[in-house]
Amino acid sequence: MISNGELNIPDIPELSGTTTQEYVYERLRNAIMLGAIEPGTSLTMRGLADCLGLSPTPVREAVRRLSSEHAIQIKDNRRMTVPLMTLERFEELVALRIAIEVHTAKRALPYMSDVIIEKMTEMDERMDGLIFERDLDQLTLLNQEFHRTLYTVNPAQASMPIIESIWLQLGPFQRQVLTRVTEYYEIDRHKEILAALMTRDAIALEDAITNDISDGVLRSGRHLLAVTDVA
Amino acid sequence: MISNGELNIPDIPELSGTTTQEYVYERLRNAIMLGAIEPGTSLTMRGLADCLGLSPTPVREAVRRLSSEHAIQIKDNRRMTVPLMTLERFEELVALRIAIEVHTAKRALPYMSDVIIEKMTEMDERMDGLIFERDLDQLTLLNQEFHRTLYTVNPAQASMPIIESIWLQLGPFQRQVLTRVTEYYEIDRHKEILAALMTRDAIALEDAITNDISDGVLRSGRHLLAVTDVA
DNA sequence: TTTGAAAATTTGTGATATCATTTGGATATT
DNA sequence: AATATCCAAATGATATCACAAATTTTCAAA
Repeated sequence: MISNGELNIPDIPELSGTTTQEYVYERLRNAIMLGAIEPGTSLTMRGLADCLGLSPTPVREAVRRLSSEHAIQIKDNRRMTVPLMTLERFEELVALRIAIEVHTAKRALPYMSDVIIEKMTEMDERMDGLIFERDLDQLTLLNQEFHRTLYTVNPAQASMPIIESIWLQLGPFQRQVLTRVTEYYEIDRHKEILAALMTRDAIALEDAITNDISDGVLRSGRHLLAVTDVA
Repeated sequence: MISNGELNIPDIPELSGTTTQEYVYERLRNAIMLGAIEPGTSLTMRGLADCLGLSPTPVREAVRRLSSEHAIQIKDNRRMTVPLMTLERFEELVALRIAIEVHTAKRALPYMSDVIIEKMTEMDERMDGLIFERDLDQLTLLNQEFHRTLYTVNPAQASMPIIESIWLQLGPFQRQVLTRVTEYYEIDRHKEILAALMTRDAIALEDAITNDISDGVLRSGRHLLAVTDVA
């Protein structure tokens, strides 16, 4: 009798010491980010609850949080979906990503240390390996980790949650791009970012971040959206 | 037996056709934004539910959403509060506000029309009246309406929810500033914003927005935080 | 008066029950 | 065959219930 029979939500390690609601939130968030829930699919509270083997209560709270972050769209009445991407929304989100991430990177620069640069360099090398193996899930997560490490060296920073929220909105679509476009990670802008960090060069950092985001998603995303109307 | 006996949450018109959860969300949000809930006060789910005459369920969902937006802080165990402001967090939030609002204003500029400018001019005049009457609540709301009108002329814009979230985080503290600082709205930067819009001058708009936010909160906020440690 | 431990109360969380609304399909009508 | 209508099943929303964890209160000992 379960309606969402074909729904496949990847399991994640159950974080001990937290609530069920938190676990559902993380798991759904992960599923959306990695594109495991096809945008446009109808979701129901009870369907999700059945699918996860839980009561509707914690599911409802998690879904509400995700809809607050625009990761799930609650239609006029009843039904919910992961929102489809449009060309206009895509352009806005990417431009916003650039604006906020450049701003945050610049504010992080004074707190940058050689230890952190070393850590980020290691991540970049690990990513080269993942590109070779074409492990898209791990690549996405490590790419985020790379950026997150940079932005959070500023201990008072307040923009990380906002950046995460934009990543989440771009996530499902970006995943569709990744699976369709092969030459995606050809140009490695992370090396440019690292170089700018080493020389503590704010202007170069701004360019590197902008290029990283533009080359990474923007071009391929535009192309995909130009061909298929919505994706 | 009600614990939060002294809690005073201003009523708002009950939006018909929506859920109880949505009503609680809007009402708590409004209370936080207008500083009706003193930052640092302990809140409980059941206390709020009793206070509003509702069951804990819809209150829980509303509070969860607000905590997702960092308007309510859920402590390690049990208790919740509206977070206190620190100088560092304040500087970060204001800088972020400037970055995002300047970005959004620039993206709105191509969609600007004389009709909208006329509407914003009217708002500005109404604000002059409110300054004279010292009606801080209405002034805050109308000031937000003024900015919101500007940013949302871009129909595809994706940053408004983020801006609202930052306003919400600054709201309780800004209210404390307003009640302590008298000469607050002395310099009217809105006229500058309107002038920049009329001439479609992106550079002037950037300056005007930056000055509006800086003069508005930044200076007074810094002063208050420099005197009292936390507020 | 201060301190500390145990009991009593309060609280957060999640499951269940209930009710109005909506959906989806079966049947009837054109 | 296409369309309209009605009814059963499913769904969302909220209140209530149950339980464990944590807090507060009580009260005796120092």
